[in-house]
Formats: sequence, C-alpha cells, structure tokens
Amino acid sequence: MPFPPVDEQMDVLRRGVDEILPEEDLVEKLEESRTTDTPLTVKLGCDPSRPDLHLGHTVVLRKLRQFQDLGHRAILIVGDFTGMIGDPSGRSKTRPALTLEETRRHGQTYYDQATRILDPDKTEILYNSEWLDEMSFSDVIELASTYTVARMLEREDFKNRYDAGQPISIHEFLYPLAQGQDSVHIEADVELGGTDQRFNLLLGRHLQEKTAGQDPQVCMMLPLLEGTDGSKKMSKSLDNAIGITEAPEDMYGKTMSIADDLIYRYAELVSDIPTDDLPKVKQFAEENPRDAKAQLAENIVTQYHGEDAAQKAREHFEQTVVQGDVPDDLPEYRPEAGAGEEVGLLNLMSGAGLTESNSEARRLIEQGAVSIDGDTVEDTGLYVDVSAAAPFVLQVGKRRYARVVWNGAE
RNA sequence: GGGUCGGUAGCGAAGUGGCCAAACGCACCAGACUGUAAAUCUGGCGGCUCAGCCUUCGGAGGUUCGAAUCCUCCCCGGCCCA
Repeated sequence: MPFPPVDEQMDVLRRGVDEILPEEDLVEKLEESRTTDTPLTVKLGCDPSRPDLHLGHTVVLRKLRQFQDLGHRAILIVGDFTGMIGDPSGRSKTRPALTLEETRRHGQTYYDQATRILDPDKTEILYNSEWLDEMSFSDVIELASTYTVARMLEREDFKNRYDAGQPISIHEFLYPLAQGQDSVHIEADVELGGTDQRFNLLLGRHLQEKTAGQDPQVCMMLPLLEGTDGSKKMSKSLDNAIGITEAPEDMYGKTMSIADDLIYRYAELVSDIPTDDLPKVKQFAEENPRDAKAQLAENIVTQYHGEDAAQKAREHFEQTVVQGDVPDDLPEYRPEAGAGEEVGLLNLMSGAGLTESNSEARRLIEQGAVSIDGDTVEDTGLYVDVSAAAPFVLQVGKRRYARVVWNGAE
C-alpha cells in the first residue's frame, strides 16, 4: 500500500491549516515515510472534561481523518490523567477534579463522537494516565528542570493572567509538560491542535529532543472556528456552538444563523465540499449568501445525520423560521385536569416546560410573546378549561411550542 | 508569618448605614424589523397567591429602629514584605 506522492499529500494536508511548524520538516517526514513505507504517527490530544463535541472540535478531527485516509497512523490521546487533576485554563476554578472513572467514561464518550469523523478501524486511543501516573516525583522534577519559569510565562494565557494579577497554580505549569510527555511517549511525528495550542505543541518538540533524543514532532495548527455569534471561538460555555450530536433541525438552524462572511470559513473547515470547489463556494457566498448558507447547512447536517434528515431539517427551517408557521411535530403536554376544570395559563406554561418560573411566564405574556393557536394572549391571569379547549398549540416566543392535550376524565 | 486590597446577580463591575432586588457593560429572553435563529432598535432579565409580599450582596455571629454598606471571627483570592 504505497503512500501517495508527497506533493499530493501536502495538498490535502494544507487545506484550512493555519500554520505548520516547520513545514519543511513535514515534507521531509512524508518523504521518509514514503521511502521506508512507514506511516507517520499523528497525535491529537483531547480533553475529556467536556465530552460534548461541536463543530469547532471537528476542524482538527477532520485533519486527523485526512492523515488516516493518506495511510498514516492516528493516535487519540485522552487526557484522563490531566483531567483528573483539574482544569488548566484557569477559567473554571470551581470545576471539580474528575475521578479516573469519570475521565475514562468521558474518554469513551469522546471517542464515540470522534469516530463519527475518524475512521474507527484506524484510530488508536490511549489514556495518558497509563504513563503519566507511573512517573515518580523525581521523574516529574527532572521533567520540570528542562524548562524555565520565564519560558512558561511566554505562554499568552499565563502571561495575561500573571500580568492581570490572577492566580496561577504551580500545577498548571505542569500541564504543558505533561502534554509534551505524551508526545515523547508515543514518539509522535506530528501533533495536531488549535492555534491556541501553539505553546504546548512546541513544548512537545522541546521535550522530545531534550529528554529523549527523538526527532521532534511537526506541529500543525488549525484555526479556531468562530461560533454562531460570529466573533468568539466556538465553545459550549459561550453558547455559540453547534454540537455534532444536536438534532438536525438545530444544526441546520444554527448554521443558518452564522454571519454571512463566515460561510467560506465553515465550508473550508467543516464541510465535505471538495477543495477544488471551494472557490466556487466563495463566489456563491458573495452573490447569494442565503442560498450558499443553506447549501452549507445541508452539507453539514448530512455529514452527521444523513441526507433525509438534512432535507427534513431544511423543510423545517423554511416552515418555522422563514414562514413563521408552527412546526409539524411538537412536544405534547397533558396537564392533569378534570372535565370542565380551569387551569391557570402560567401553570400550563411551566408545566409544559416552556418557562422556568411563573414570573418569567408573566413577563413573557406582558411582552406579547405567548399565544394560543396563534392568538396572542394578553391576560396574565388567564384560566383555561383544558377539557374544552384542548387540543391547542401553546407558543412562547418564536421557538418554544407545546401541543396541549386533554388527558381525558380524571 | 506580617502588611495591604478585595470577595455584589451567569460573567465583568458600581454601590460603602435607609430612596437597593441592587447602576452600567457582556451574555441571555421577548417584541419590531430581516433571506436568517445575523445586524439594528425597543423592552425584559431573583421568586411568589404581583399596584403587595418574600429571599439575596463569601460564611457565621454582633451593633442599629434600619446593614450589601459598621464591628468580631472564619473561609477564599490579588499584591508587597519576610
């Protein structure tokens, strides 16, 4: 099974990439791999603390898939050990350190989702606790001695926090080292990561050379995909993410809500559209952003849910968003009510899960956001005889619906 | 260990004895508008049996007619010194 020519491989691998450090090393490694008929070992580390994958994660997973398709070896390293200690980004200090069991479970979830993109037969999965947990304190000290505080503080994240007077725990300095140690352990040829991983990836190079005399890995950095808000990177906590396990309708709708000038970027990074067709997409996006986006949305939904679901999602979008109609399938709610019994609308709304509190329900009514079968409700104190009025459609805002059904005599 | 500053709603940040359910910004929700779940504008954004009432300002006590605001102790963090 010969590898494709290096030029061809590079053409595939360059798509969407932000930076390859150093690029000539990659070419060299590919050449050597081809002459010796040995696949490259490509590493991707993943953080099991947040196992819900979104399109942002898929940028780098897709790249890994490309390596697989070219015949190389993909290793997914689940950071179960690092996840056990806590969170390195310092953003959520309150996040409890996970137990080994939890990180394993999350790791499995991650793998299950990642293999929607990766080729499961060609994906090796390793847990870094396997080797990191075995290291003694003196091993760690030795590892730590190869790097300096000043260099650690070069990392933007650390520098910013240090300058802003925010706390940095000592163990956070150990994280990049641990990640680098992973590269040493598997003797990675290439490590993939987002552009925010630059420092950590480079540290892997450093450790491979300094502590193990290995040929240092090539660092390949991919852009951080902007979220649906159009500016900040996609992240679940910013609530601008499109999850890969989300319902087709949601995926479609969220994709339609991205900014027009992000269409090309999404097409390049998270669509199946062939590289040769990308220029056409770019032009299309400028001429007719609405349709270009619809095409993109369909492409994305198809990848995760298939063509039929994508079609349905498109129809659903047309119906509910473009035309403002009530969707066909909406959740049913059967309140407990006897014949002729009147139920407060506020209770109906929270009972149907449309609102979280009666105060919220009241506010929404006052704002004209609540309707019954399309008629806007104005009275916050409205009582409904469910047995007589049901079934009817209760709508809150644009996207919250329930079909209220009477459950018969009680 | 010492000094000093700080811990306020999802986040950031005002307020420093009554007019505080707590300014403002972000996020979020709704209405209008739109090809759009974008942008923009407007309103909302603790809870309740809602023109009133109840629970909130790191924690526990205390002073006071009355405290997020004053005092005591404790917990957590920044900075400086050792």
